[in-house]
Amino acid sequence: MSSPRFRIAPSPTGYFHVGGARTALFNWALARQLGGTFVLRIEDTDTDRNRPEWTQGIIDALAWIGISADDPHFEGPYLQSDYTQQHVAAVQQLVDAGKAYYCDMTAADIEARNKAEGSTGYAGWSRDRNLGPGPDRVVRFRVLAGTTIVRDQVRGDVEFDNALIEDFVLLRSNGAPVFLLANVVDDIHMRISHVLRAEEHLSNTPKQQMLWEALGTPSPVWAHVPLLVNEQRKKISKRRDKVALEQYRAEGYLANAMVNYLMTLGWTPKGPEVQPWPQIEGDFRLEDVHLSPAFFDLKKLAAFNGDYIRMLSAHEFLEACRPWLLGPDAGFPADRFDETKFLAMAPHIQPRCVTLADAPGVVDFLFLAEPIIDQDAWAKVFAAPDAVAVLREAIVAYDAMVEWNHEALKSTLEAIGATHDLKLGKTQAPVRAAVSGRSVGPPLFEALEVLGRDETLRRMRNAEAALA
RNA sequence: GCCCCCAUCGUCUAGUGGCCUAGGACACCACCCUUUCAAGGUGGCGGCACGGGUUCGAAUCCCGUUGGGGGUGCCA
Repeated sequence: MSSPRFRIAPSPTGYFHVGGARTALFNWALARQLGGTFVLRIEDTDTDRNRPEWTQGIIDALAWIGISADDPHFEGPYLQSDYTQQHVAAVQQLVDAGKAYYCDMTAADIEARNKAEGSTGYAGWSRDRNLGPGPDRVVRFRVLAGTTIVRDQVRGDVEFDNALIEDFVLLRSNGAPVFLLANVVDDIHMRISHVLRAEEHLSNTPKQQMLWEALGTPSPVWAHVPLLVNEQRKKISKRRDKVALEQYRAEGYLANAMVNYLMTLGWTPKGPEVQPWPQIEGDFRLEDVHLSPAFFDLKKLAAFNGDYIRMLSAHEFLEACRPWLLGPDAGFPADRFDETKFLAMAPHIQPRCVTLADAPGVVDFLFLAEPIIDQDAWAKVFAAPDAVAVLREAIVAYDAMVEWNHEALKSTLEAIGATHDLKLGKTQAPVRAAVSGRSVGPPLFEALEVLGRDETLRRMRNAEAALA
């Protein structure tokens, strides 16, 4: 038996959808695990909506989540529009075999006839009229009586009564094949063995299965995975929801976190849900895929992201954050950024970030020429009875310190606090406000060590002067 | 309307007839730790939609109801 061939068939009509990413990941895991192939086919036949530039966007998005076009399991991308001849030929084959026929009824004709007969839908009215090709004529598939059983690897056998499926259009009156047909013909030509896609396609699967059979090929293994839904329990869509993978990337989500989270939607890893991809790839089984829709929960995604950020080494964290650190929204000039200082602070920054975009804001005061004063925090801190006195004494003591390191900075301030009967929590507040302009931030003494004696004292003296 | 799918804490889920007084994770709350804020630790809150069966025994099997979703195009 030849190796399995999977595929995803996105249309280039916008940014790559997280739901599409999840489906791609499921296919990818199986293709790699089983030594099979993952085919990317761009379904670009809707000329009104598709835009060529989105194709590269899809490839980039896939690469981001680890589905690399350089991997030997990857094949494509193919463009559906390159195969129009084959689609048309397949339709002709069906017409020649009497499995499809021409019909000249327009939507208005159909509506009128239904109105007259009190019926709905299209009841195969042109089946036996033996119409040939001609302007404004479509080709419809002749749906045979009986039942069609879709053997789905996730849902089991699903039975459809053919009588309820009307003779659907294969070729539009303008000569263009419809999605259903093109999709099947391409799958056949690309020797796809497993069609794993979202559940929204389940209802149309009997039509596709009939097409596979009519075209003389046994249908593939079907597998319909549950939909991703929003808080309203409707499938997430571009219109209503934040679905662009690229957007999450731009907001500072880690690819590994996104991948891991996506894999928990519709499937459960063995053991802890935070799992490295190789483990997931090895454990993933179609039989274990769930049946009910999953809510795409931003809060849970954020939790995964925080976990993955904390797992990064300092250097990895720096590299991951670089675009935000040196970008226009960093909050400080790029030329004032100092890698060494950032690296030293990294272990203290990581647990304070949900996304990579949070990083600059945690340490911006280290790279700013002057701290930005949060007036409310400042007022509150220096309203405390001994705050100003502590600041003054700290300036003197810090100026006299021999070794400038966080242990010494801490014990020195602790000693000052003791003379005022203050705990360290209270004692550090004025120093933090003076140096960072805020009342919250990363551990103070570590930050002061990194900031350096001169700059620390300069800021403390400035604050003292401002308070005078 | 018709067809199809689905149904365990707010959410993601474990659970495949007795191990379930239903387990975990996120969120939330409390406490601990503590140098602020986080992170971390401990604990708490909270669920088998409903009604019938089947069975010695049902979250687990069957039927129905209800609820939710998807499909039903000369969109993909």
